[in-house]
Amino acid sequence: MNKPVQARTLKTRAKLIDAAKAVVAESGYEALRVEEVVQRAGVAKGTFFAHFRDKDALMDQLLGAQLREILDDIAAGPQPRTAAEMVTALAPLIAFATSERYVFDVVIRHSGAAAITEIGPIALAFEQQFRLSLQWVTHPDLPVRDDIPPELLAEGIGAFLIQAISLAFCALHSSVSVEERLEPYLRAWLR
Amino acid sequence: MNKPVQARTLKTRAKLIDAAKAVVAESGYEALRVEEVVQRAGVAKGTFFAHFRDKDALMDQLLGAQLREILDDIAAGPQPRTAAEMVTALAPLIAFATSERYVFDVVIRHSGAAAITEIGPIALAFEQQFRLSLQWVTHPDLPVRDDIPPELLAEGIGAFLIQAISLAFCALHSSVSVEERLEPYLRAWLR
DNA sequence: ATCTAAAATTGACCATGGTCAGTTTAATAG
DNA sequence: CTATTAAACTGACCATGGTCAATTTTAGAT
Repeated sequence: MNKPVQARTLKTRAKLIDAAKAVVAESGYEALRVEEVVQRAGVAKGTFFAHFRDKDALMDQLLGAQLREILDDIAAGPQPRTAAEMVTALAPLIAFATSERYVFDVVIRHSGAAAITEIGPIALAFEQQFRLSLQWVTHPDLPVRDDIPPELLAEGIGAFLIQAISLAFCALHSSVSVEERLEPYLRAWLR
Repeated sequence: MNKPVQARTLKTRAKLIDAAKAVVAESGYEALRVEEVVQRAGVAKGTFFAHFRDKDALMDQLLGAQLREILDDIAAGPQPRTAAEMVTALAPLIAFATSERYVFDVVIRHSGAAAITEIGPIALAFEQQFRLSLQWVTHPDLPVRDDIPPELLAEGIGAFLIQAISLAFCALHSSVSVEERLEPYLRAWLR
């Protein structure tokens, strides 16, 4: 039933991930080149693609892990009691998602799982974000409208978050910060 | 002040666009190859990139034109009087945006203008969609909440539209159609 | 220890988007 | 008509993601 995975495999995979993280730390996500990663990891190019379906799959791992960390931090923080506090709590997530245009593109591309059997880290992070929003919205300290199911409310928060972030990359709407844009959305949505 | 654009230029550009449209008609957007386009247009590869910054810029033109047509059609239709009617009116837009995963990706990537001086067709289509929503929302036949500015209401419609479409590509949420998902969002948002 | 099959790895090779120095064509001046 | 200059065009070349038949390594059986 289980696949017999060799220790060698895990080691190679770790070398690739470590090399990739080093490249990202030095030059950012967009500048990452597969060739650079495999050279640092000391493996052949083909090995990379034996471990990751494509370059995007590596990005899924890297970005998903980062998102997970950020969300864990947010979840460990206090329960927001207003829309404004919710925006403040989400600030680290917004900062990361807007740090590079490329990051946002990749995140969007992986936000939905392509298939049930292969839910990637980024898709999981979106689920985590949804659950966190759901938790916030059902907490008594945050007064919200009660005429719609909390699940819908939580999904809406996600929709406005994406909207606010994507407008950050738009020259037409760059006069206000993402946070300033998100807050009125959430206030109106949560009523 | 004006740039002296030669008739030859327009002709070459038209040949490229026509060739691209033919390829898309035959095989879809994702299958489009620059090499194929230039061969059909009878020009060299370099010429393509003298006319379009990159392949994405061509896609911006093609998809933007298509979106504009669809939005013009929708605008020519009747004023929706309920959230359900609004979803019905938006159906052609949804159908196009979900026709290919690649289409959605490109549209998202161009949804915001990268710079004030170069607002592409897709960004314009988003503006058009916003204005149409604004028109709908300020029409007396559609009863909506009046505690928030109509501009915010219109932007929210856009946010939920994107959310519903992006969930269409998500295996985790594929049990319901985009329209079925969008309607409760809009009902709740418009109150 | 040796054999064997499966897993892991390799690197030459391919596909495709994108670049640019050099060439051709068109517009304008004299 | 010819010279001059700027615009348009060309295609060889590059950059980079991705493939795959061949090779090496590992785990397990005898």
